[in-house]
Amino acid sequence: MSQNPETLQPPTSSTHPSGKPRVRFAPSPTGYLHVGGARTALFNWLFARHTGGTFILRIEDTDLERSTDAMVEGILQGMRWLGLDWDEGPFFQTQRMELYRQSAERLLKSGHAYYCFCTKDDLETRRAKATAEGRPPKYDGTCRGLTPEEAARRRAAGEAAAVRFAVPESGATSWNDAVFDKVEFANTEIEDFVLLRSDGVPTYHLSVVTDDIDMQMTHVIRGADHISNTPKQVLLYQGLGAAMPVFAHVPLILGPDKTRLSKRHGATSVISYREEGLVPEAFRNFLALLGWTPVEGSGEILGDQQLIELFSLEGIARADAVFDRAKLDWFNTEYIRAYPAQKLLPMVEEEWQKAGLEPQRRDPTWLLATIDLLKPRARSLKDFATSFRAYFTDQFEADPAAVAKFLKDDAVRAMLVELGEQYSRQEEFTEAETERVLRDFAAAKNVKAGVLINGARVALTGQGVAPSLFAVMAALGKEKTVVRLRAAAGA
RNA sequence: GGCGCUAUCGUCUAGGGGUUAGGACGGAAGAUUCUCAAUCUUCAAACCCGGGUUCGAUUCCCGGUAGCGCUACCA
Repeated sequence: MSQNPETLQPPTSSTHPSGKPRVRFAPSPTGYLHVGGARTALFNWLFARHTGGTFILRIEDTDLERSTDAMVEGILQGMRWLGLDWDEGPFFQTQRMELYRQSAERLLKSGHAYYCFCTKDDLETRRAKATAEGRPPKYDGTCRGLTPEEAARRRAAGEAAAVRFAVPESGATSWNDAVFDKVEFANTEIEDFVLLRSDGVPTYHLSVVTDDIDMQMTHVIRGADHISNTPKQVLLYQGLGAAMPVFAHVPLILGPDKTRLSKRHGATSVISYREEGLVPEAFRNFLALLGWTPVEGSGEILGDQQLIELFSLEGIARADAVFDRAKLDWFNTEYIRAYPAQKLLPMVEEEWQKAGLEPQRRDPTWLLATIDLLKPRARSLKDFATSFRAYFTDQFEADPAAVAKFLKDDAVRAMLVELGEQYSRQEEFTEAETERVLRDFAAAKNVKAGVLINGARVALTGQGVAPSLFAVMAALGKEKTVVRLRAAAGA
């Protein structure tokens, strides 16, 4: 009682006997992998990869009602898309139930826990009463004073009992957080939380701590929403006589309205970003910089290797961060632009496949060159199957706005048809030649070359925005150029 | 309500007892005239408030305010 709380703190084990850290990502399959979870996973992964440690995936499915196999699959899918490969697991808590019961047993034996016979209804009415009377709604300790004999008798009589942790009635519980420094809670603020439900299923705190001990975690990197849970878990480490890991709580990700990111804010599932044509590495880069800054300033475009190299817990911020979609899109354009066509090709092909687009030319040299031509203007991988369609297939529709802007004039359309005829007689179809022909033609017709160029761009690509027209012609080739120019008559 | 955490441009952030408070995204303006979602140039934009400590606080301390988190036999 009179002891300094500090001395009650179990020793911290920031290194495994192997000398290498062990960290985990432990999602609950009650929903898809969301942005916040993904960032937590990313930080753990970066930390493990930076330190040469081990990254473990553990599925916390002890909420039998809400956990589903579909969500497990969804989470795994999200992890794979993000490229966050794990070294051990996935472990499922539902397959480790015996272990949790054993630690509950130990806690019971050592007097750190007791049986509680209060029913859910009892608790609810008492909680409601307490709240109404302005008292804190924590467990009132009804069963805490029961003698072991009494408890045993009632259990033998068939009464259902949960197991609760007996929180010290005085003192304080604290830990040194790697992000928030020292955090301390008065023990009187912590209620006697449930370890084992009356049906024998463990609750979160018991299973987490038991697993983290059993799996020899050295660092627990998780969302700051767990800060208030941590004293309970510290108490559990003490009760179990185990060394504590280093806790690192990461600030939360907020929506643009500064409330916790949720479905209300649109896409929160990681997988929806794949569907939107995001490059995984761009997404990682963006996520990594939400709440973390490299200690050595080094720009913001940080690929996986640089992220791994630079990552450290010291750079984690304490304030919550707002998810900024515009910046995410910027990262995406930067990555698409910087990637060699060779690297982009499989991703682009995936988009084609999803869009049911069958490219009409398949020779790799041409494909690669065309991707290189287009990628500086791409914002999303999706663009290759949408606004860039016309480069790869004849099945495309012109953007009405572009037509209205550049192709509405009958005279221009007639001239484009005529120009097409000229090109059809053209032997040499290079960028320089096609440009010379167009400019000569414009001069002969006494119109500005730009008018023809803009019109031709829409006729050829269906878009008002495209690379240099003559590069487009070269990519399309003479035949398609001529056909589409002739078709301008009916545009 | 209680407890905990946090507070620098709109957003992500750097910085730190004396600075023109830096960068990035986004925004605005201009250049380019072969379009722009490309490129280049330029601009606007912040230390939550009040006390205290100090020669001097955006920085350190205290209080307030605000936001967020937790407050389950959810995780």
